[in-house]
Amino acid sequence: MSLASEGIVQESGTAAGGAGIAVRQKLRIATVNVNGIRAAYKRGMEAWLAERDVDILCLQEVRAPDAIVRELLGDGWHILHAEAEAKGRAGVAIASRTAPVATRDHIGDDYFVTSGRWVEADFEIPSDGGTKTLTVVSAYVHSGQVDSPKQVDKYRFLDVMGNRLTELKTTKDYALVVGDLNVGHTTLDIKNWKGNVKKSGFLPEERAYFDRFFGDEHGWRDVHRSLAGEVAGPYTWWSWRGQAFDNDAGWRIDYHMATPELAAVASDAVVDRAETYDARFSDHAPLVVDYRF
Amino acid sequence: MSLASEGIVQESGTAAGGAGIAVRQKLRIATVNVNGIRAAYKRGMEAWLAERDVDILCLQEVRAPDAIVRELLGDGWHILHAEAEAKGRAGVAIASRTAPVATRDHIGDDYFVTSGRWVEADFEIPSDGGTKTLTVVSAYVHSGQVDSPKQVDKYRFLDVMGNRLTELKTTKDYALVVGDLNVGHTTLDIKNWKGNVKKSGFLPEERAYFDRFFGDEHGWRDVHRSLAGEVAGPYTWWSWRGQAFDNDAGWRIDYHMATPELAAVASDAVVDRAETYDARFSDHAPLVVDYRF
DNA sequence: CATGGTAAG
DNA sequence: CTTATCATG
Repeated sequence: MSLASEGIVQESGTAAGGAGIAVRQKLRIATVNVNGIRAAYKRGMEAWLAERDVDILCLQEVRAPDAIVRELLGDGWHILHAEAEAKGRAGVAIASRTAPVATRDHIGDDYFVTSGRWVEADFEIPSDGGTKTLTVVSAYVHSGQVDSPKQVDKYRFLDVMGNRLTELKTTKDYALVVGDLNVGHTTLDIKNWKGNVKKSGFLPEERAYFDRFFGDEHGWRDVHRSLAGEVAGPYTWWSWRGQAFDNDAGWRIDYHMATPELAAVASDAVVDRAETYDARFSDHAPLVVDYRF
Repeated sequence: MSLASEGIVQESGTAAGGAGIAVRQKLRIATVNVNGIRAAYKRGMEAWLAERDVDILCLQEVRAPDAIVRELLGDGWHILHAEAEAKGRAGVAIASRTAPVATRDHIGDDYFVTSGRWVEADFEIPSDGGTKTLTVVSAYVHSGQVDSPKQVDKYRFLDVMGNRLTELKTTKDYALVVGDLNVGHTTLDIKNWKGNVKKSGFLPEERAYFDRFFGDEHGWRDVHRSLAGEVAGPYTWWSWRGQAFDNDAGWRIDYHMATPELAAVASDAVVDRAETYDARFSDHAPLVVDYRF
């Protein structure tokens, strides 16, 4: 079934909102690195989700078998879950209130097939009487470590991701890549950026990928930055260590990357920093954006 | 320094207790498998120890590096600690208020040298103007599993232990072997013994070792059983699973094994089943006995 | 400083 | 069902 047929919220263009005069429909898309969905549920993720009325939920670091993910999320979701081959590691998912019309569970030809770091789901969006395709990706880039094989894998993944970004942008009506990309793009994205210029996550070579992704070469849009403006933060990840969270000594490494046509209909980007919710259920905060078609 | 010179509790034989007329001294010896001393301290072991006024504390399954054991127990103890070679595994210790005059950290020639399952400490006991030697052993027998190499190791350990029991009994004035011996001797020692006759811990072949240890062949005494009488229990271990503790579905696998001369001065054997204390800090309960010289 | 898997109990 | 360690984040 398509989004159009399964009850996407219809908003009216006027106050009265007469029946059938639907003008725009809102699609709320959230991404969050849950750092183990079992731990996240123990810490109150369910309450957050119940309150937030999300249409498409993108998860990273699920770190649980598929059966457990389905049991925890409960009924009412179409769940696409790419587990990592290594048990308890990585794992990305897209849970949607309506069924995707197509799905893909990896990028690249071979190396990243079982890494649990990339899933794609295509949704049908009603448009002027017809439909358009929205591709949503839940991505989890390697965390990296300077002078280690992890860093080599990270660059290799970013290379393959760049290729896929080009394909998505040229073949899909709307495309959105969300997730934990494990790189801060600019000095606005890390509270203590000066102390991290030689650390994986803020290396010049890593940041250059994002210059290309968000620059003329690829032409994607950084939705959260566009809506938040050129200010420091808001961050999406804080170390568990010390008082990083209380001091807001964070990193913005979770993104909504949208093609321009999609970015144009984005609004209300919010980092759910768990002050309005009961608990901090992960070291990452959810990043929630509404798209109106 | 010997016990005699470091302030063992002197008890008087009469109500008045005139100075210098010390008749008997009490030595309180406790054994407990702590199942990780760090976890035990988090669960309230310190409160138990503070309340119990123990002179010699024998520990099994310490499962922590020596520095941590010393930090947790704090000042005022002489600590003898045999770590296992494998980190976080086994480990036995004897903590005493007075210093031992000699110590040994294993049994056998080679195989069990780094297993962290046997420590011996010799203490001097004043006796008729002179001194006698009390050897205290903290022992941790393998837990075993039928048809596995663990069971082979368990029998091998019990064999070597039997040899050492003979040596101790013939060479020491008083000898006491305490600890988690991981075998229930008789049907009184396991609540559900019928369901466990084929399980490691209550195998006929294992029980036969204890028939010999406590029979004419070795001639040791089961202090706790002697004082408790021929009744079911009291048990010293309960599985964490289910309601085993609440239902008192336990095993008596922790012992005070004493040479006859020592057993003759034993009194007040108590299993600290954690109803009188704040918390159950281990799956084993401490077994505390007073010896009066 | 947290996650889950693991071996061991 | 709990322990500590491990690799990973």
